[in-house]
Parts: sequence; C-alpha cells; structure tokens
Amino acid sequence: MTKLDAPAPESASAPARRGPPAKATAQGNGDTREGILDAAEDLFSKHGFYGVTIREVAREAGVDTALVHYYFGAKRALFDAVFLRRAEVWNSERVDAINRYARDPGPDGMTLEGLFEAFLRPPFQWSLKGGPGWKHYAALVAQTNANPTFGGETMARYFDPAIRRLIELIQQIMPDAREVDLYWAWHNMSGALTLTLGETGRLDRLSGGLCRSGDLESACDYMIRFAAAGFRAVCAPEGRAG
Amino acid sequence: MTKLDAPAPESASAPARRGPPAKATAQGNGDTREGILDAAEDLFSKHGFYGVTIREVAREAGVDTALVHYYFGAKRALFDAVFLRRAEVWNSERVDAINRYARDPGPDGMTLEGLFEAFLRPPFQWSLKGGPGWKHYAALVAQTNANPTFGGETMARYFDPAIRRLIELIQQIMPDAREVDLYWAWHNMSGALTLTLGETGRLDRLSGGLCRSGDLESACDYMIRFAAAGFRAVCAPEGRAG
DNA sequence: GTCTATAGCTTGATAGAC
DNA sequence: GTCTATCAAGCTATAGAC
Repeated sequence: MTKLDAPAPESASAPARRGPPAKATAQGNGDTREGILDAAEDLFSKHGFYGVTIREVAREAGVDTALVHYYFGAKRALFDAVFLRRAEVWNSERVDAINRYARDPGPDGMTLEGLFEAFLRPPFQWSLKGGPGWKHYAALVAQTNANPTFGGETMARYFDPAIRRLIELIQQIMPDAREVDLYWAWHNMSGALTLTLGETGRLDRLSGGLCRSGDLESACDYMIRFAAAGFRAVCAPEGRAG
Repeated sequence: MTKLDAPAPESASAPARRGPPAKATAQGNGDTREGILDAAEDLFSKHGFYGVTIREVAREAGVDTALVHYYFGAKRALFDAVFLRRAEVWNSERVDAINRYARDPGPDGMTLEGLFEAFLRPPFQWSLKGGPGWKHYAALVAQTNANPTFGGETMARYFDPAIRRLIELIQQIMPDAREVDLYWAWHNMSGALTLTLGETGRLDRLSGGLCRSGDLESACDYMIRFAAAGFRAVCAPEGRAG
C-alpha cells in the first residue's frame, strides 16, 4: 500500500531539498529547469503521475535523469512543481476578469452569461493560444480535478478561492439562490469544464466527426449558454430570480 | 515511450491467453476469479492503471500474484476484464429504461426531464445500492472517460451506442435541434456525470461540507434539472422547440 | 551544472512442483 | 488451481567525478 498512498505534497514548512535552487537563479540555467518542467507537464498530462518515469521526462527534456533529481528532488516534488508553475497566473487571471466584469458589466448589468464568459474564456484562450505548454497544463488540471488522490491541497489552495469569488458574484445576480444549490450547479459546470479541457477526443468519435474536441472556441460558447441555463433552472426555480 | 503507449486492448480475434479459462468454468472456482476482479476494480478506480501493481491486486484479493496471471495473463488484460465485466449490464439497463420511457412516457408525452431521469437514475442507483463493486466501477468509468489513453475502444463499443440512442430520443422531443448542438450539449452533461460518479470529494471541501459528493440522490436530481435546461438553451434557442 | 555509474529495490511475468 | 521460487528488466534516487 505504501506506494499507492499519495506521496506527501509540497508542505509549507518542508526543507524540500538539499542544496540546488528551488527556482531559476540569475546565473543558473533557467532554461534547463523550464525544459524539464515542460517535458514533465506534457507527459504527466497524458499518462498521469504513475504512468510517467523520470527517465522519460529526462529523455524528452534532453537531459540526464540525475539532473531532474538535482532540480526537483523526488518525483512527487516534480509533479507539484509542474502543477504550481501555472496555477497562480491561471486563477488570478480569471478572478481579475470577473472582478473587472463586476465593476463594469455594461448597461444591462451583470448576467450569468457575461460572468461565465469572463470566467471561462481565459483558460480556453490560454489552451488555444498560449502554446503547447498551456494546453498540456489544462489537460493536467482536468485530470487532477477528477482524481481524488492528487493535488487535493494544491487544487484547494489555488482553485477554490477563484470559484468562491465566482459564486459570490453569482449571488449578486441571483440573491435569492440557496447556497447549496449554487454549489451543486457549479459542480455540474465544473464537470463540463474539466472534460472539455482534457480534450480526450471522445466527442469526436461519438459524433462521427461532427464535433471536434479541439474546437475550444465552440466548446466555450456552448458551455456558457448551457451552464447559465442550468444555473437558472437549479438556483432560481419558479422565476424567483435571474 | 514504449511503456507509455497504450498497451493493445483486448482484440476481437486475439488468442489472449495460454490455457486457463477466460471465464469461470463449471468446476473451476469462479470465486477466485471474481475476487481478483473485485480487488483490481477497487484499486484501479482509486489509483489508475499505472498506479496499481499486480502484487497489490493479489494481496487485496488474498491470492498469489501468479494466480492473477494465470487467470488474466497480462496486466492490461486484467484491466480490460474489469472494465468489461459490468459494461454491458450498465448500458443495457439504461437503454432499456429510456426505451421503456419512450414507449410509455405518461399523459404529457416525453420530456427532457423524464428522459434524463430514466437515463441517469440507473447508474446512480447501482453506485448507491449495488454494493461497493458498483461504486468502484462507476469511479473507474468516470476516470476512464476522462482519459484519452485508456478504454478508447471499449468505451466506444459499449457506451457510445447507449448515448446515440439517448440522442435519438432527444431528437423526438426537439425535432428542430441541430445535431451538432445535441452532441455539444451531451458533452456538457457527460462531463457533469463523469465528475459526479468519481465522487472525488472536491465539492465537499469547496462547499465547506454543505454538499456531499456521496449524496448521489441529490446529485442526480440536480443534474437532471441542470442538463434539461442546458439542452433547451443550446439546442432550442428562441423557443424553436422543447 | 552536468554527467557517469550504480546502489537498492520493485516491477511484470514465468517455470515448475504439487 | 494454487503455490514457491525466481528472472530479467525497469524503477527512483544518490554518490561522486568533472
């Protein structure tokens, strides 16, 4: 069982490593570190933590296995480093977007569609236009969110505050909504978001090519309309609000 | 890369194994075989294919590792056997349910809510009351659906026909809906279903205990209302139908 | 910083006694 | 059918030269 238990995630007060730099230093070769993270991000997103070996990461990064340990220590620390690298920008950007929208929603005031547009578009845009790293990261987040073992603390620390802020703003639009309904509605939306960002290709096959998993522009448009209607149905029955 | 490539799934024309029984034989001890499948199902659903070792499966099943290979051959074949065991009953039951509903929808005719109730309730009920094996299986399906590498062929073979039948019946309710819209709407609903059946516990933490992942009765109720409204918004804009 | 070399262990799978 | 015993290969991680 030992191996299957989730290895201890990066702890706040951990010594973490022996001597090497936790981040790229001024004189040090930051490219090597970033290259290892890129390779690990790619592989972890496709095969999961246990489906990737340090050797494969090293090979894809074009470095030696010892170097991976030199920079990141244990394998789990490498995973956490991958996950953390983009977590903050990912979430701060969409929180900024909904806060901007709340400040200046336009003449008609805030709508669920407008709010979701602000909240969802950034991750979709990163995935589409941020380069392959961001696409891999999106898939990694999707996979991690669907897995109870990994990233529990990290997901909660970085992602939950963003979601809570979103729900606060939804409450401004639907002041009579019950909180429990809001969370369940979010859960439905979150599942859709997760599956979409994974780009598994299942929809392509199911639809006989009619839909493409990679068409994230469409996916985002559909999700906004689908979720807004879903929230209204679940949180504002009998025309209470919304 | 070799290890990471998806091992060949159970092929239709494969010899598969050397001598041992592919299924429980009359005189053979079917309990052992089933016990191995139960253990593997549990572990795979929690840690994924690469996160589980044959030794752990054997230990949890209370048998020797050699016996696992005796019954199932390679590790991937064991995974496929786990996945296949409940796939047919899982899907045939929900297809039967929607077909029954389509034949006798009640006085008001078919509704999206009624159809989704018929389609969604069976897997939720299995997960709630079918014993731990069914709960593990639900989580395994959820995880597999979200992963591009595994179960591609198996998922398509057993699950896609059921979904296509569901979409056919939705088309009877919303005859003017465009097919592409129906598939994208399904995709949103599928993501919610997947995340819910995984019971990851993320929602419990996010909501501060207000919602419980294990409360599948509520989860199903919410999903039906959320998805029905979502389908209408996406597939029947401007009150075309539905 | 980057490498070679290797320790120390675990893995999937098999051979063969019973 | 079930076990013991074992193999070859692969793994993470480290020590130490440069």
